[in-house]
Amino acid sequence: MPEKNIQKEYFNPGVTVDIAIFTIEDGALKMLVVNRAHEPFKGAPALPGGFIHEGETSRDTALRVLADKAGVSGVYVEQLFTFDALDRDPRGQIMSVAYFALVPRDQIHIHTEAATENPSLITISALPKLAFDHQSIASYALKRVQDKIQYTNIAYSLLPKSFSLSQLQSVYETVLGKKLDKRNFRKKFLQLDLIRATKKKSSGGRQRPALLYKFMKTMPSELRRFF
Amino acid sequence: MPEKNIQKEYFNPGVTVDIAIFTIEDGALKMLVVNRAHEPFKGAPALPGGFIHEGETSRDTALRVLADKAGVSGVYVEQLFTFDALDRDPRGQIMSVAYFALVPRDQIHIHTEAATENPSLITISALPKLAFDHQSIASYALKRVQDKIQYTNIAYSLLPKSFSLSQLQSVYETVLGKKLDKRNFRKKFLQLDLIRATKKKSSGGRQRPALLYKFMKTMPSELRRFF
DNA sequence: CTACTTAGTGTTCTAAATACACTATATACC
DNA sequence: GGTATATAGTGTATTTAGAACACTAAGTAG
Repeated sequence: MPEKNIQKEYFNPGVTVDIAIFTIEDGALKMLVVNRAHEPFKGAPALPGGFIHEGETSRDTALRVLADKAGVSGVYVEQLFTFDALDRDPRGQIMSVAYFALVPRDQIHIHTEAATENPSLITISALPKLAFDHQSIASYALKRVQDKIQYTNIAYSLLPKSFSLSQLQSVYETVLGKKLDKRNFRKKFLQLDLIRATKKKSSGGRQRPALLYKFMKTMPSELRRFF
Repeated sequence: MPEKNIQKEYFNPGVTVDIAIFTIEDGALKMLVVNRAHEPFKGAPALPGGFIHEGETSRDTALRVLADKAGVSGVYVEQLFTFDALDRDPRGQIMSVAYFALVPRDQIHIHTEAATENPSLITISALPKLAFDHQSIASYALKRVQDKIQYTNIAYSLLPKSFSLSQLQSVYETVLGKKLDKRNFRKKFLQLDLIRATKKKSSGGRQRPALLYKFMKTMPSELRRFF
C-alpha cells in the first residue's frame, strides 16, 4: 500500500465539475448554458464546468466556474450527485461531480472572457439537447430544487434582500411550475416564522404598494415539508 | 484541449469509494466496520472501501467492496455524497464517493479473505471514532436512511420477502430510534398500498401467529412523506 | 386448563390543507 | 379631480391527515 503520490500508482479517473445555474427572469425559470468552444461536442450547448485543479475541492471548482462563467459569487451552491457512467465522455473515464446554484438574475454578469463560450440563459422548458450527460444532470438538478424549495428556506437565494409576498409566491410558482392560492400561501408561509415584515413598502409601480419582508436567516435551514 | 488520455494531461485526484453498510441485528441498527490492514490509520476502524479501478463506475466499486467485505450482492445501494476535503486523506488529494447499503442480517457473510480486516457489525450508538472522515460519512448516511425510510419503500431492503406487520414496525422503530404507535402505524402503512397480505401466517413462536405480508414492489419508489 | 406472549382492531380529538371572493390603495390617464 | 386599472391584502368553512389511547384474539408452554 502506497503512502504518497497515490495518483501515480493507481488508475485515477479524470474528475470534472459541472454546474446547473438557475435563475428567474421574466417570470420563467432559466438555466445558464454555454456553447462548447472545444471538442468533444464542439459548438454544442452544455452546462458550464471544468476539471478539478490540484489543491482545489470540487466545491472550489464549482465556485471558480460560477465566477468565470456567470460573474457571480456568494450565492447558494450545493453538491448534487456524482455522474460517472463509463461512456459519458468520449475522451475516456471522466467523472463529473455535479453542483447546482441559485442566483438572483441581477447578480449574473457574463464576463467578456467567457464570450467565446457565449453563455446564455435558457428557459427550462425550452432546453435544447445538451452535450455529454448534461441532460440528466439538468433534470436531476431541477428535481432537487423543486424538492428542496418545499422543505427548506432556499427561496431566499432567488430573491433580493427585501421582497413582497407576491414576489415570494411568484418564486414558488415559477420553480414548481404551478399556481398557488394567494391566501393559503400567505397563511402558511407567515406561520413558518421564516420572514419578518420590514417598515418599507414597494414603490414605483402603478398599483397599491406592497409591504416588504426579509428572511430572518439567509443560510440554508431545513424545516418540515411545507408545500 | 485534449482528445485522449485526459488523465495524463491534467491533474487527477485519487478517487475511492467508501460504503456505509447498514443492517438490523438483535433489534439494533448496526454498521459494518473494518479494521484497516495498512497505513494510513493502520489498525483503526473504518468504513469498508477501495480505489476505483479502470473501467469501473463508483457504483461498481461499491458493489465489489460489498461482495468482498460483506459477501453480499443484489441489495439496496445508493450513492450518498462525494467527500473531498483536501485534508481528508494524509496521502494526498483523494476524494471519496460515498455510498450506503441496506442489507438483511442473514445475507451478510463475512468471507475468510476479508479476515485480515476483521469486519464486524457495530451498533450505531456505539460507533468508535473512525479513520479519515468516515465519521462524517457515517452520520450523513444515517441521516439519509432515516429520511428516506419516511418517504420511500426502502424498508423492503431490510426485511425478508415475507414479514409480519410487527416486524415491519420494528424496522421503522429501529432505524428512526423511537417507538411508534401500533394502531396508527398499521392504519397508515396499509392505506399506502405498498404491501399485500399473503395467505401464510408466522409459525414457531410461542404466541399467536401473525399474518405475513409482502412488498408489492421491491424496487425503490418514492411517495409522499408518511412518517 | 391456566398463564403467558404477541397479534389484531376503532374512535375521538386536534392540526393542517384546501377551496373560495371581495375590499384596499396606489398610479395613470382623461 | 375623478375614474379606470392594477396589484395588495384579508377570513371562513370544509376536508383530510395525524395523534392519543385500551382491550380482545389466538397461539404455545407448563
